[in-house]
Amino acid sequence: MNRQFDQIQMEPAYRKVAAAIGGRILDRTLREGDRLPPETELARQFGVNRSTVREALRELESNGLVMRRAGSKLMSVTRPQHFAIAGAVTRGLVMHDVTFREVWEALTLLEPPIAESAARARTADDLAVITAAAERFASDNAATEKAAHGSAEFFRSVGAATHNQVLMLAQEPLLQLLEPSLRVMIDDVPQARSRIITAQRKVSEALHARDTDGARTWMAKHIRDFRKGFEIAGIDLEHRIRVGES
Amino acid sequence: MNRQFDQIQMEPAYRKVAAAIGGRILDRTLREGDRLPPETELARQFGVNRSTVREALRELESNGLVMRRAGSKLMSVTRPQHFAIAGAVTRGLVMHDVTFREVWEALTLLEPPIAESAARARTADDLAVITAAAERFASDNAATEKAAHGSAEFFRSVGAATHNQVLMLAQEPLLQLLEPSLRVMIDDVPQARSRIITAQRKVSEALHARDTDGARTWMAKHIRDFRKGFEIAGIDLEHRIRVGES
DNA sequence: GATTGCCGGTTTGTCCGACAATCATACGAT
DNA sequence: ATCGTATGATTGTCGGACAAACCGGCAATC
Repeated sequence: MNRQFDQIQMEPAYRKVAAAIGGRILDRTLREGDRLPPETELARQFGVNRSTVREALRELESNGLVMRRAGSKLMSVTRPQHFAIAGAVTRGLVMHDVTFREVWEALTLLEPPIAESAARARTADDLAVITAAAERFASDNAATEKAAHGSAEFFRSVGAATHNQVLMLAQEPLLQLLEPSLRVMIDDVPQARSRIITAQRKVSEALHARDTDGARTWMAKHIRDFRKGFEIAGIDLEHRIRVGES
Repeated sequence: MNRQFDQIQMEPAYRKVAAAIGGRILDRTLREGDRLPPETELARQFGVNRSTVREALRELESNGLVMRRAGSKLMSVTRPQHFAIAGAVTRGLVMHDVTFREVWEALTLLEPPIAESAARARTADDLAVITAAAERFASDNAATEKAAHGSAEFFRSVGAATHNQVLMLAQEPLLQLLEPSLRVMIDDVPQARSRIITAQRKVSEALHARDTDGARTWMAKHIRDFRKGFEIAGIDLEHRIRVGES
């Protein structure tokens, strides 16, 4: 007799409306690209005020289920973009005081198998994208800003080669969290760039040769290098990651 | 001269307000548990109408950055709950027509290293939770509903033992997507339960002994078993996962 | 023929004012 | 000390309003 009654909770109308529309999107009654009726019409159909509909739309919008296509007024149904979803995850992790160590450890676990899987599933097109990303990093000696981004892009291109959306999406928040610390590291550790270039080349070659073992081990080495770089740069691994306003 | 001008984009006021409040939360000016001022006060401070503030609040709310504590009117700042964040990811993946195969493959890559890491990092408390989850699954021969949930709970408890929030959060969407198919599988494959029980026990024992290899390999076996189960149950691995309205 | 200017109808973004229901709190009665 | 009540604050929802932006079509112009 711990608790006799369940807590009774009222759901405000705006959430019911959001759930109703969201449900239709999830079950594909509303398909991607379909345009939602105007707000006044929705208000009429649901029998609520337009303000209520608008609150519901904001909820759907920030869930990425609907968005306004550029230069159009009507909301249209969209599949949430990977980047946006991962952004929410990233925010969540930041709020939970995630540390560099946790991110690095997750990369250690996740990236080598991803590389291995990519070695199996990659197509010629994937390979082109991957090598292009590696070459861009190698040739672009410009701002560290760009270098950090370029490194993350390499991981993304490898992830894409797995043709597995779940993996790509699992990987994305890690990359978003990695980038800021990478900026500091690349700046403070002179040999970082060349080591990254080497690792990227080795991984690319392994993927080219469909060498699963090579891809996995070089990727593992690549990630281990990051840690060394962090230590050399004097970045405290237990430090909480902050976000630098994007 | 591909494009001379960047697209100029207007940001509506409700999004600016949301960004302003959200920024304060992310940079910890507003801490968890802090209560937001009432809507009228926010409207006054930002110089906008209360309706506009409300739309902004809906956005923050569905991002999990603020919520109303039970039986309170004022919004308070919260860290997004893992389950909620993962829910958004799950929705996103469903919208992207993710297949059973992709989920299973991701589990294959992710779970064994998680088990290995758990074998290293687990505390006595973690172990208690894990074995409790395993025992609950073994003794609870009730509805398949519960069994599927119990299996997912086992993975969660192992994930928690890594003490790595990034891993837990990466794992969560997989479990949410796994559950529905697990329900079907456990129903249709008679030997599924006993095989799951065995695998859970073996993994638990390995974690107990801090046997990293054992934990990894048994977890890998556990996941491979799922695939066999799916095949026996005649579940098409390439089938898109749908969500059964929660 | 293609571009430009203009027009009316829609739709959104934002505002204002309003009210019932709920919550917080203090105060007084038992 | 517990309970009921009054009072004020706050939210959820409503109705109505208006400017700005978008859409489609049509006429005028080069």
